[in-house]
Amino acid sequence: MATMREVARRAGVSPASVSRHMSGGKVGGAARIDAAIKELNYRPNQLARGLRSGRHSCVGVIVPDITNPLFAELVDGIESVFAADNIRVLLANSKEDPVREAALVADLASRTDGLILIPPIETDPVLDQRALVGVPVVLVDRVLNTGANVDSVVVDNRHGAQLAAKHLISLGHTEIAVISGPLSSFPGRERHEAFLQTLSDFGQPARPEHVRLSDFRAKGGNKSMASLLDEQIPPTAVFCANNLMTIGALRLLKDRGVVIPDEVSIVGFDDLDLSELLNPPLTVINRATFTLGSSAADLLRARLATPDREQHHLTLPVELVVRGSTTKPARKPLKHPNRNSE
Amino acid sequence: MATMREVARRAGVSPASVSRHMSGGKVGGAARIDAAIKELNYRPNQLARGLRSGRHSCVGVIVPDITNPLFAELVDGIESVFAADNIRVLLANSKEDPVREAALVADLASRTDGLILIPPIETDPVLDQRALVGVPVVLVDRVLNTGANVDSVVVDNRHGAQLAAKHLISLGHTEIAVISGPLSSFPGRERHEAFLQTLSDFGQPARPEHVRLSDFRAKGGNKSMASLLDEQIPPTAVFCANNLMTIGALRLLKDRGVVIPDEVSIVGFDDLDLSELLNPPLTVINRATFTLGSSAADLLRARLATPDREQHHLTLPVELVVRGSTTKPARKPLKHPNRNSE
DNA sequence: CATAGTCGTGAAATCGATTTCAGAAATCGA
DNA sequence: TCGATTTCTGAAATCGATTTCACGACTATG
Repeated sequence: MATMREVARRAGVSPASVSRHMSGGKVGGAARIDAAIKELNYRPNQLARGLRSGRHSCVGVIVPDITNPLFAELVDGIESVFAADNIRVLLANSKEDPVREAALVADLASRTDGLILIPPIETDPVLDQRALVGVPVVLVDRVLNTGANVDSVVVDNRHGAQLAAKHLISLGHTEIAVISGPLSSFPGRERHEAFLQTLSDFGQPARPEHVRLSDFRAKGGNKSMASLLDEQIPPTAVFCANNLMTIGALRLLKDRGVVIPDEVSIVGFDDLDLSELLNPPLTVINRATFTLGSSAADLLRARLATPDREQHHLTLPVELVVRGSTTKPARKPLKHPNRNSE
Repeated sequence: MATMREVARRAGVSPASVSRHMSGGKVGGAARIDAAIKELNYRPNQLARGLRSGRHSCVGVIVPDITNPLFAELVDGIESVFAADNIRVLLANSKEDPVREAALVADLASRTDGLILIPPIETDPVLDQRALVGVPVVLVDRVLNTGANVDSVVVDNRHGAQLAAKHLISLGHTEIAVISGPLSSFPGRERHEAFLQTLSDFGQPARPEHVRLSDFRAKGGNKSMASLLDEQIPPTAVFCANNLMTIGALRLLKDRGVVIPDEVSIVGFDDLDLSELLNPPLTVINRATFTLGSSAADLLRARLATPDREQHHLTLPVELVVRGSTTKPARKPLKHPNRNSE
């Protein structure tokens, strides 16, 4: 690869002039420099440029699993924002492993100008010293109050869970179950608490045997749904707290030949890729995932421009999208001895 | 951020010793150096390291659209391979625009040690001088004979199309349609030609009005399927040459209330994310997408190790996955005047 | 016409880690 | 014990672009 020195020699100027010309300054032999650049097919070495200027022109993005369409769209949103600035995205995959994630954070911190992190489901609190890494960090789906230069973007998990609960109640369901994610995760906890709280608020606290704490994975959703169906009083409606568990649950229902929504209504959190092609199409709590990514990118961009700006924590709205997987319960509500509502 | 110089001073040795220690050499004050590194939270500056060593420890990956699950899985395969070497992936999105892709190639070429490219659908042949970029390139889904250091990985498109055609013929279909991608793209051309060829080989050349040249996008698949249904003799089976067009076609069929496979059988090329949850589950030509990515990564890795090795061109197998979207035709085959087969 | 101010220029310092080089110290064999 | 080899060490050169600095040339103004 040609270096700037060679370009300079060929154009009969100093390397400094070439540098100046390339960054928009006025220079005498501009035409000759351009010619030399073209002839030598010169491309500035980004390593050298970055070393001197102290900027990598790269941001790191760590996702738990890029094959999850949710994270793919998120990355798309992030990439779109930075593409405009000619800042590239370094993508890494934590594979849901907090230890691996910590190693990646350390590594990317010395290769990038800032990080956007989607923490794995099981986040090790000991590792939560991301503030120490020395580069700006934006967290998605998780807030962290410590650390001066850690911003965050989350969605309104509580409101989403509330919408789901209200929707099922308003349809007349009384046997409502929930498949929650791990309470150690921020979205898991928020959705779980808000859903149960809303049921209680409407005088229909969930039966303990209708509450499943699972793992935000398809297999977990599958098992949880199986065990719910096997309950003495199976639920007439189920809220699945994330997309993967919804998929798992749907698989089980299909395998067992359970008809949705006639036998059981389903509300998912986060839309599925082909949601509308499913039979029936799925009722979900939806969020603007692309916007979630672009918002995170905007926060990071702003902090790169103003490193000592104050911490920002964004909460994006969610909405209920009613499709075909929810309807009125077929069974009549049972009067159950240990239910004292109504 | 602490520099190596500071670590050296604190440990009472020279920077050279710190460098040697960190790359596994034997050094006197090893313990003191380790202590200093920990105390200062020292992380080597990758820009400086790369500048000196001439290696970026980064590879660039350009995909047309990361939200396409196919490409997400591909990226996953690539990332997995390089993660083992502590080489990171710089991800960029061409958004199906050849001009944008060319700009990205030029940019990434000076930030990475090598590129893996998934060319956009409409590839501008003028831009096909990727060999000039000066870094090793691996092409996915496309071969390029020029250029010394350009390897490639493709899947057996012709065999896949052949499998699809044979499957439909063996079910007894005689009115078989195809929705192909643009012939300017490599997979579009291969699948199109092989599908039609196979129909001919079995004495059932496709009616001209049953052949659609579309764009590999959902909208195109949608329109093509609409116009096929509107034909005087609608097909009893349709082969959709990629995942997005299949989605578009399925949407249309759902909108029009056409029952699959009773009224029309569908074979897709490339599996959909929730294929098995659809009703009916989709019959597809499937490929090992993760392997496609990891193979591309392996090729690049090998070339990075041996820059002047000979060009390699891999072709990966595909398989027919029969699910519920194909069955025998309901209608009897029409004897049609301009059909001379049988 | 003289002086202040602007502008363009190239030499050289700089960013931070690696690596070469030459010298010092330690180890070895005879 | 001495010379020869190996091992360790730090000073300095290096990677390639940017930026500071000082200087000369030019323009503008009174």
